[in-house]
Amino acid sequence: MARLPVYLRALQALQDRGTLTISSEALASAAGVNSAKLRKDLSHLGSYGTRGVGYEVEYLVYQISRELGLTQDWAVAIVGIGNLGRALANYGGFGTRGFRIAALLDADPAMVGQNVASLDVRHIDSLEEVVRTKGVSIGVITTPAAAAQGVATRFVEAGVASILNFAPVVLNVPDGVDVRKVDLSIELQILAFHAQRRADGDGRGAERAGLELM
Amino acid sequence: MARLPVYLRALQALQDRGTLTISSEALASAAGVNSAKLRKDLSHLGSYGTRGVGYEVEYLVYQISRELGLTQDWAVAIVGIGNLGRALANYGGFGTRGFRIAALLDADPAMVGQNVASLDVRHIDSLEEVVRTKGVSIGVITTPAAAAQGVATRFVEAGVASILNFAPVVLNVPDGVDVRKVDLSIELQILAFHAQRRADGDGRGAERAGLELM
DNA sequence: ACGTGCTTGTGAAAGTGCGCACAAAGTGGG
DNA sequence: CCCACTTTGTGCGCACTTTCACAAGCACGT
Repeated sequence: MARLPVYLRALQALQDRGTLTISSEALASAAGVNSAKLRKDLSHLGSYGTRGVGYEVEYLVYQISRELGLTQDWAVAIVGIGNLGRALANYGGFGTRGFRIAALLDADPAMVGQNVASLDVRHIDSLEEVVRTKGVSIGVITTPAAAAQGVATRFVEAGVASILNFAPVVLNVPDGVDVRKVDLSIELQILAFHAQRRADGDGRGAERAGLELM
Repeated sequence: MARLPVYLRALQALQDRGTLTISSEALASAAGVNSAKLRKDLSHLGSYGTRGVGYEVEYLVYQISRELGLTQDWAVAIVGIGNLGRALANYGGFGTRGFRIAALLDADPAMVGQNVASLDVRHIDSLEEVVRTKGVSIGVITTPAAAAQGVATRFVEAGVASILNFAPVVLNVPDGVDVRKVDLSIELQILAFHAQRRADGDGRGAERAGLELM
């Protein structure tokens, strides 16, 4: 399920606060979901809560981490060391959660050899070698749109079956390869869409309010 | 619909290539969706295709832009000028799509006054004033998790009803306020989850293959 | 030992989204 | 003018998700 990471984060926050046990109701509210949904999700992964009490926070953290595969560590390669690539490389939140930035790659010769986040940027041509020697299993693409498909194909051919794509294009990959897309412009556009609907709705709302008075 | 921005991008790429008209089948494949779904989405916004021909690219671009509210421009404020905030401020892709970065805010006095992406970073205390004077209607939060809720509340009280949150917390906001969340760790965790299932599945797949032979 | 009060786990209902498949509609050739 | 071909718009069934509601189970006080 795509909701497990959200639960995990809420649980870790609770753990930091010293909470030992939590009810589905409270956890659901912290994670922003319905409590029945949360219980079904947890029961689905064979979890054990205690009726009348709730779930033991520590045990649940461990179970979810295991289910998500966070007990092993994953080597990540970032291709495209522009603003966003650099920001990701410097973001500390990954290391503590089982993800290790193993390599930074870029096509620009001027960028190659620079030291970013304690790693030397290497040239894109060594992608295959880096994937092999560092055991990379997750690829992150932060290149311009035009370069993204080529990088994705090389990742796939090198054996990387999990790709996180920040470039604004739809990647074409074979079955069995998992691509997730994060597109900042699209997020803003969706917000704008709802904002406009809200604005339109206000107008219509006033009319409706008027009608309701009759 | 959350898919309109994807269609729009595919259409703009087609427009750049000089394509005048396109069938639902071709556009659907470019956007990575089913053609019936695409037609239903487009018909839902009252769009006009021509049977036997397809859709006129330019007209469709205009219609979708209008529906998304991209014909007006939206002032965006970014709070939290760390790695990610800086990367977003410097990302050029927004301006061309109706979004204008109107202000950068940070709580760190050492950061205030610095020039980032041709804007002076201002102190978070002037949030309300900035929202008012610059007409900010979309807020972007790239602060640490602990600060995010406070910033969100101030945005809402200042009248900003659209928030894009990069901090790894669930924001609590009143009804009517629209929050979208982008969480990079969660994306990686979901990839890891599928990668692990793939790995487990390979093992089980072999066993199943064995059973199927009996 | 027993009843009371919570909380989990889950069956069943309601809701949502997706995609097939086909009728309606337009184009172009003869 | 008519016919064959292409492509849109959409009714319908299917599968999946979400939510409600409640029985089963556990802890704790008496």
